[in-house]
Amino acid sequence: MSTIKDVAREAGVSTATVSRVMSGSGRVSERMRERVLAAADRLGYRPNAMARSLRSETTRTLGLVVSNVLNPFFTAVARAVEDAAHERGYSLILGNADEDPEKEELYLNVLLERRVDGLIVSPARAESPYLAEVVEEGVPVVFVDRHIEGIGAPVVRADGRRAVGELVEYLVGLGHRELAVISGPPEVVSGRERLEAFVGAAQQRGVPVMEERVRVGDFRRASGAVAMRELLALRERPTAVFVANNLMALGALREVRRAGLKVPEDISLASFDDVSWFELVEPPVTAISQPTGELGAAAARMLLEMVEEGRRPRSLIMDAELVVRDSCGRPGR
Amino acid sequence: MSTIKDVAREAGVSTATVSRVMSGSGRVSERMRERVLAAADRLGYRPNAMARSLRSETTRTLGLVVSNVLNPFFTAVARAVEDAAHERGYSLILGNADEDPEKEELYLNVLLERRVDGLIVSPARAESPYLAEVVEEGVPVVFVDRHIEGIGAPVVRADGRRAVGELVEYLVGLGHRELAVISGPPEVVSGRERLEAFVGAAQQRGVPVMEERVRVGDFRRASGAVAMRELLALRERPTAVFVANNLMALGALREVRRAGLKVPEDISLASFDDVSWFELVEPPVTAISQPTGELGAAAARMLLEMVEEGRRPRSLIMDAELVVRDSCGRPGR
DNA sequence: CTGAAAGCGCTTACAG
DNA sequence: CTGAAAGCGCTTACAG
Repeated sequence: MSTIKDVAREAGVSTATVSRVMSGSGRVSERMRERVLAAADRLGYRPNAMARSLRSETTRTLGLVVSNVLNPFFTAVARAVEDAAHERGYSLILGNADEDPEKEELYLNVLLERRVDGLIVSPARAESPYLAEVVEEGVPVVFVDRHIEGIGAPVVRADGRRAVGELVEYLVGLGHRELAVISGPPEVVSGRERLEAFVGAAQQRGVPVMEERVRVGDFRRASGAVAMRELLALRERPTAVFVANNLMALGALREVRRAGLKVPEDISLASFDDVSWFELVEPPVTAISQPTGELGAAAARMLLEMVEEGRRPRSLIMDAELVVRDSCGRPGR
Repeated sequence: MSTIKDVAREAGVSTATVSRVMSGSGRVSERMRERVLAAADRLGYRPNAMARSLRSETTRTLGLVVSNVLNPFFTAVARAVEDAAHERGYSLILGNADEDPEKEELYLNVLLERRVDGLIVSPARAESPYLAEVVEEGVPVVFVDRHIEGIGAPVVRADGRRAVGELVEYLVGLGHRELAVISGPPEVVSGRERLEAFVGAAQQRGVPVMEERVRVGDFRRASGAVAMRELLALRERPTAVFVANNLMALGALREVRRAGLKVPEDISLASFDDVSWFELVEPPVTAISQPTGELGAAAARMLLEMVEEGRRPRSLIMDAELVVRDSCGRPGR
């Protein structure tokens, strides 16, 4: 692989000139430019980004650590972040924490050792001394979807509380009194928020959720299935279940089917996180929809603002929306 | 951010010793080790990966360029590659070409400038002079899912031809004579292969696919919807449609529903690429399933073999499997 | 086992 | 506009 020296020799100029041509910075005569470009082309020169970054102290790279790539919510966010980054000439390194705080820390470390210019994180837990330190050090960080209280980094997320309240109202309106929830981990902000919003709204409307009808999953598919199995085994089976994300809803839906039951005749179900196939399922699934693309794009925009202008933008809380389809009906019994 | 020099000073040793301790290579006395570690810890030292790579000429990083992150097939592959890489101490930079050859080239270039140790690519098109050059230069490359003929890099993929043949047999057995296909781009190997396998098998069984019933999509959702709309508008509507990937199947299924038609009563449908929600749709979708996890893991394994041992492993072709569910029935008319 | 020093491939003041 | 040279933060033969 040829280096800047080879190009300089081939073109009969100094490495400084080659550098100026390649980076497009600094004044270079048209004649030199052409000579350098021709030489670089002849040699198949590809600048070494690491050498460049080492010297210039910037990598034009952003890091994104996502809780779970298999979750379509996060792939959509990642996609949006990537687009926004690309548009501004940044590339994106994606890390998948897989809902595991240790893996998350490992990835953060890898990204930081690579000296990414900034970091977008959707933390696996509600606490992270490591992340706190990183922000403390001055690394530009923005949280997306989930955040950690007490860490001074802006957040971009959808607040689902209003929509969850609306869902509860809708369910109660249909006649449901026996509510259940398959929650995400309470150690995760979004997990706790959705759980509390649901339980709180139910309480407020006079249909408190019995403790045994609150099942805690881990936002992954299998846990949704397990939780649903347990709910179906209850002596007093709930008439409606709220599932806190799309992956768990997939598991739960499967479990209902496996038990030979029907939605919504035997049990109503609604999910947080709308995904494209929800409308194809029979019956189409009622869900709370988040503006995924906007979340990702806003996170990228905010991070670049921090990186390039040294500003600290304000957090951005968007709204989520209840999309009523056919998976909730009147309770049968 | 502190450097190796700061740590050396703090510990009262040379930078060489710090380097040896941090990298775990070379003999260092226990006493030194502890002093260095303590100093590094006190300073919150984080080695600069770029400086390290610049010197050591290895990044312990792999690049993966995928045709479309929004396709669950590829996220599953990416996930498997990442796991395998991680296990061996490598990290992964993911690039999303978005089925666009230009974006693909841009990403390859970014990864190469970052001097990744090797590359896994699922190319957007059947040709790529750029990739040919890269392989020529000696960069370790393995193709996954799709490959480019004439480029001397090993491939890991599932050959769907047998399963597609089986599907045709199954459809013909159900009584279908009016077959249609929503194909991927013929410029993409997997697109062409699936199309040819389907058309060929149909021909062989005496039920040739009429030309107007061959619709070419781009493997993305919207194109599946458009193609299905066209098929449904045909004077002689087909009785069964084979869709060449899951994203287009999603679009096609939606379109059938929007037209107020029922699967399989009005039209039968089968898809390439099994995805988790296919069994939840009404009716559950008959599909051809690929061993996604194995594909990704094998690709990573092979690439590491090339990177670490300088060997050139043989291509690996796995089998795909027809999973019969309920989306194909006897033709009604 | 430990250190002094060269060098990886760039960029960037500093001169001219 | 152009070049010589220093230096980014590491690693790695080479001595001792």
